[in-house]
Amino acid sequence: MGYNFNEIEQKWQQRWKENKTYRVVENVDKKKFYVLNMFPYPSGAGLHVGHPLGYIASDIFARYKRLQGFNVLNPMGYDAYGLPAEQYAIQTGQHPAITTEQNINRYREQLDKIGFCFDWDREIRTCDPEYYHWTQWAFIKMFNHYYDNNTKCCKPIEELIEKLSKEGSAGIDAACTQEVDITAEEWNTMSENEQQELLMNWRIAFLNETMVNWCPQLGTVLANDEVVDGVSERGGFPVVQKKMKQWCLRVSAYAQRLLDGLDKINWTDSLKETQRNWIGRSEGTEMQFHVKDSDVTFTIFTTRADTIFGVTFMVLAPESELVATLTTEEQRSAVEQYIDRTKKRTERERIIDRNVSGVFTGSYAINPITGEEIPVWVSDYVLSGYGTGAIMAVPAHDSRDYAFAKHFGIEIRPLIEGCDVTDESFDAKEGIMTNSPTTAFASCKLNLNGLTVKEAIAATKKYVTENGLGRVKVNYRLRDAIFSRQRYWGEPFPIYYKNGIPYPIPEEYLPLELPEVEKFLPTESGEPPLGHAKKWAWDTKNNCVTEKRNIDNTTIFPLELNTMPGFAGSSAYYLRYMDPRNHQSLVSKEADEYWQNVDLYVGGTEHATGHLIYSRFWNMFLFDLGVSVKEEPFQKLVNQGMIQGRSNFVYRIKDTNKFISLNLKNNYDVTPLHVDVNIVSNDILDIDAFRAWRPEYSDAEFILENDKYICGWAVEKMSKSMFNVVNPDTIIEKYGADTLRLYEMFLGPLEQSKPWDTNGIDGCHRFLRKLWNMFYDKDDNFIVTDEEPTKEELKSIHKLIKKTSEDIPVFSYNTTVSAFMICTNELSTLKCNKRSILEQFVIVLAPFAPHICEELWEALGHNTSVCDAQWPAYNEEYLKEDTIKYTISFNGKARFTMDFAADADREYIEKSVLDDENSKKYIEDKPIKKVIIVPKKIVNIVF
RNA sequence: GCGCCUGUGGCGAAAUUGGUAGACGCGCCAGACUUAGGAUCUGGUGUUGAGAGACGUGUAGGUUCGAGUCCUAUCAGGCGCACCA
Repeated sequence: MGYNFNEIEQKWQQRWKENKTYRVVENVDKKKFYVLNMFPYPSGAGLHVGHPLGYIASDIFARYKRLQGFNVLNPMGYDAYGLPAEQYAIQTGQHPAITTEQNINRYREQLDKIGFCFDWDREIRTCDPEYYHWTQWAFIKMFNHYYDNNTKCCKPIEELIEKLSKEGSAGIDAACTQEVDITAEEWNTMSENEQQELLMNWRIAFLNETMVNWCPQLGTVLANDEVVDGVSERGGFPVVQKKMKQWCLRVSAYAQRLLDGLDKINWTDSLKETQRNWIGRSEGTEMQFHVKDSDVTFTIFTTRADTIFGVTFMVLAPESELVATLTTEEQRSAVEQYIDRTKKRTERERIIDRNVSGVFTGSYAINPITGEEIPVWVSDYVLSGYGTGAIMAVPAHDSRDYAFAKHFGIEIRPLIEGCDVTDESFDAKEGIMTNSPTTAFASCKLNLNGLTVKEAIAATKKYVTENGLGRVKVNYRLRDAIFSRQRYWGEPFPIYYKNGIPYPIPEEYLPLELPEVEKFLPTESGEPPLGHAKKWAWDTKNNCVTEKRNIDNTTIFPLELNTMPGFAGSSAYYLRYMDPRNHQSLVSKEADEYWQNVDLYVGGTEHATGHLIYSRFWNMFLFDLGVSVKEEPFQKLVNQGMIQGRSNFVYRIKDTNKFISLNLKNNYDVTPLHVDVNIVSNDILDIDAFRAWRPEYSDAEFILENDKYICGWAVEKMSKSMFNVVNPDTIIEKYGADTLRLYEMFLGPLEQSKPWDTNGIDGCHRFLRKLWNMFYDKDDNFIVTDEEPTKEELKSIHKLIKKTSEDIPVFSYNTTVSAFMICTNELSTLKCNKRSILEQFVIVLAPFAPHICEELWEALGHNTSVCDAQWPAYNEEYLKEDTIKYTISFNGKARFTMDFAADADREYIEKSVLDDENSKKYIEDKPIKKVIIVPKKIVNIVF
């Protein structure tokens, strides 16, 4: 009979479920530990072998922490809103809720088979009204707050209203869409509508007319991180720029805090770097330029204020509002033509076509320092969304400006000693400044000659600030998140419109549930799918949803038709897990104070600039409100690598139905064909299964080598079309979940991407069988005895305890698995069947292979779960060696070894080595310079 | 272009503050046991050489008694950002 993994695993999964072994409750007497996985989007394809990698890793950690006496929260749920379910609904009419439910059930079934210690009582789904209640609630809070730059904290919008009514915009330093300058009087005389529109300028969740990434095929806008290379991340459809009124979240207000927070958390440097890149802080100077013969001024942003004397033209972004004001009559048609052309191009075309283009506006700006007249151009190499949408161009020291100047024949004026700008610009921020126009312009009192670039920047900044020409400014690349999606399957906005002005529905009437619709497509008039909903109006009198035909715009108003994007539901889910069934609040104060934040977060790098920015922002906002006690939600983050597919090939001889084995194929003209990896084992094809795989292969013939058909292989993405998708269920059936868990960890370092390759799985399975055989003999007799363990046995087990205790905390799981194998080999060589040894082995193995450990734990006579055991401590005494092998080296070259007693002192060792016959051979009569003794390792004699 | 990471046997990979490579597993070779099997067990396995030995961590230098590990340059692969002023 032996190790019957199927029976054992079913038995224990059943018991865990019945006994709620993994239920966790807050307990202030116990230290907490919060482990979290990025929750999955339940796709129709089910799990493949790559998905559980991170779950297994975190499961091991959670179990380890539990054995150490921590109260471990390890929840799981589903990111259930998303495009695939909706696309499927559009095609088939099947309600996304139904397909989502089916997919979730399938996921759950697969997850259960792997034996995770999730507390399923805390399961959440983002599409559950109980859950999105709090997504909507947070949105309303964002709508009702603004970000105060002075206190670096969000404040209720009422405080802003009060300031505006008392002192106007003068006393306000707040994150905003546009700088506004109004007096209290002006504010107070504004109509309600005007005031509401103006407040959008500061709200953290606000409505704004912006250029968005519009994807016509998906019929929705997308966030910047959902667009890759100018096409949609999902589906790969083209994306165009379009101006639309959209809900946005003022993420940019938190840019500096998002940047600073990175220093406080334990993430990999590369991930932090990616986020720093995405936030894109850049320190520079804003300068005002007057337009010649006009009272118009405009502002530019530069990081190279020192190059002010090298400005030979200005450039405006085509989308800039200044273009219209600065364009002269003569240039109007040319400019309009140019802008028209730019508008028509998609983001992708703009990326691909980097030819220099632009047009002169006809206007001149005045250099604020020299008084020089500078032509103002329009070009699409300047972006409207960054800085002020206008630049001062310094062709000598910026490659883009250089290309533009060369193309249009504009002067290039070098400012750094010895730089050569005949073929390219000198972009480096180094060198000594020269060519400051000390005499040419009478008004100029700034002289940068002789300064380094760094000094020159500082000097110019100082000059500009002191003379009121501009100010020092920090810019961020991070843009506000566009928060509207023209889709059905997402959280509805708790917003209704009165006179075209949005108002939140009162918090106590949340959640605003997603209505039923007939069709999931946009309406004929181009409204989002919610336009089809009959019952989609807000009754302000009775505070309830009512039919659209009742809209009277006095007490009953239309509701928002857009829904929230995917990241809405995933931005605060970790808080909800702390207290998932709370009807009064997102999370109770007690639960939040107990669990604090996530101690270990495991997930893929693909969320580096999306989810991980948004949820940090979201959490900081909730922190400001006092809802979350920690500013950073995820203390430690581990990125598991991707598991790639390992495809197998068969080689068909052209125009035949004959297949030739890998190493014989060179003499034939063959076509490699993907073959389902599930009918290949160790690259050997199961010929019968192949014949049965597809009808056209039923009479296939084979040319074998050594009576086997050997397949070729390649590492590719795991996908259905390459027939390399491996379902964990298949592996579990054949080897058991414990083997799968061990093998996934044994595959290599957790963070590294690696191909799935079952060639080594037998080794892991064999290890478990060897372990089993230490407990049971061939006839299934339990052979464990109560004898006292020997010194060697103790040493072996304590070595293992030490290794696991040190390696698990640093996620060095692959070496931990090796340590298990080594220890098993040692113990079985020693024929060890001592209870006290095996008991400790079972405990330290339990996080990796929980099922077999439960079974063996029970066999050892325990009637509690191995989860409630105590992680053993190792004793250094047992690890001590009696004798220690020293390597004897001469001038660094190792020659031979000598054994010494463990407590031998340096003097004795040195003397013994020098007196040794072998040593004398190498030393001969050479004078010895010194003898280096590395404790327990090396004696090196230098001469 | 900028930033980050990685290069070690036939393969996946180990290797404390620099301490004298290749743990563990796969594969391969040999042997044992077998009512032949893709089972189990034992031993071997970096390259080269009969051998002592020599050579070996992408390449070339450097620091050191000693370098996979540190420094400089360079090549290759991967990831992120990318007209960000």
